Amino acid sequence: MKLTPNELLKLLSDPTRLRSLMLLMQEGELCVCELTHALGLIQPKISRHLASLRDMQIVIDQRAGQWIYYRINPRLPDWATAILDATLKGMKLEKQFKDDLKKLHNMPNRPENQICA
Amino acid sequence: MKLTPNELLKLLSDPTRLRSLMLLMQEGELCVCELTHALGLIQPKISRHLASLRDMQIVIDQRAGQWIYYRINPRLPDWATAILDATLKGMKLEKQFKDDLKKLHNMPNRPENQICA
DNA sequence: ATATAATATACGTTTATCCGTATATATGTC
DNA sequence: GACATATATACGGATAAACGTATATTATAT
Repeated sequence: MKLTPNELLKLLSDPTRLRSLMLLMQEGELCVCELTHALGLIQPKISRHLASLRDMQIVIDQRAGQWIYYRINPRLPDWATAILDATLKGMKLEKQFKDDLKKLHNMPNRPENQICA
Repeated sequence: MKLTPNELLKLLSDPTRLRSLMLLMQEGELCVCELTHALGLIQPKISRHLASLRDMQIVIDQRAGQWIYYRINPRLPDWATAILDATLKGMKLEKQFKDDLKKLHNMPNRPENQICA
């Protein structure tokens, strides 16, 4: 199962997937409800896009109780990581990305994510 | 007119645009008939996709007689150049990209492109 | 002026993608 | 077991992207 640049770029071309991935890049690990809150979108939409990212092994998931945490697959090919890094650099200039981050950090009742402890 | 990561990634998500851009990255400057030959696609398809890249200022064009040469816009933001560089690294591993390059170099009656001389 | 070659665009159709709603599954709580 | 919460998936409809064909435009050659 080999990832091609075209496949990765196609996944990055949708704004919901892009914003989700960039938050994961920035924050390391997030559950569906955190992404739903940060992006201000409905849950099935987030889940559907995360599923397509998971199917292509761009992200991996891990259950913790009732929550499912997603993060960037740490075993991506170098060129793919380089694309994601460069994309994050560009996204950091965007108002929407800054707003997404703010909304995430201001989220009430945020499930404390101590998985990696 | 500010380019966003989402806009660039959307343009990169189509295989025809991606292959064309990667050949331009590799070769510097190519006319429509060279791209048409290298990719093995019909001319209106190539022209249409180049037009969308030109509209977003990812590429710039320059007429030379009956030919119109395209190249990557040298004034792209740093993050965009970094995305393109990383993508090229990934594409160099793909058989199709190697084949595209071969077909380009084996093209008969290739218009000699001495614009930059 | 006509003919040929390179490129661009317009038009209608097909195809792919995305969406919201409804529902299913899994976990945790009482 | 009954209920609440988090997440996933199925389905049909809407939207957007890409397509092939036909045609227009621009340059070159005779």
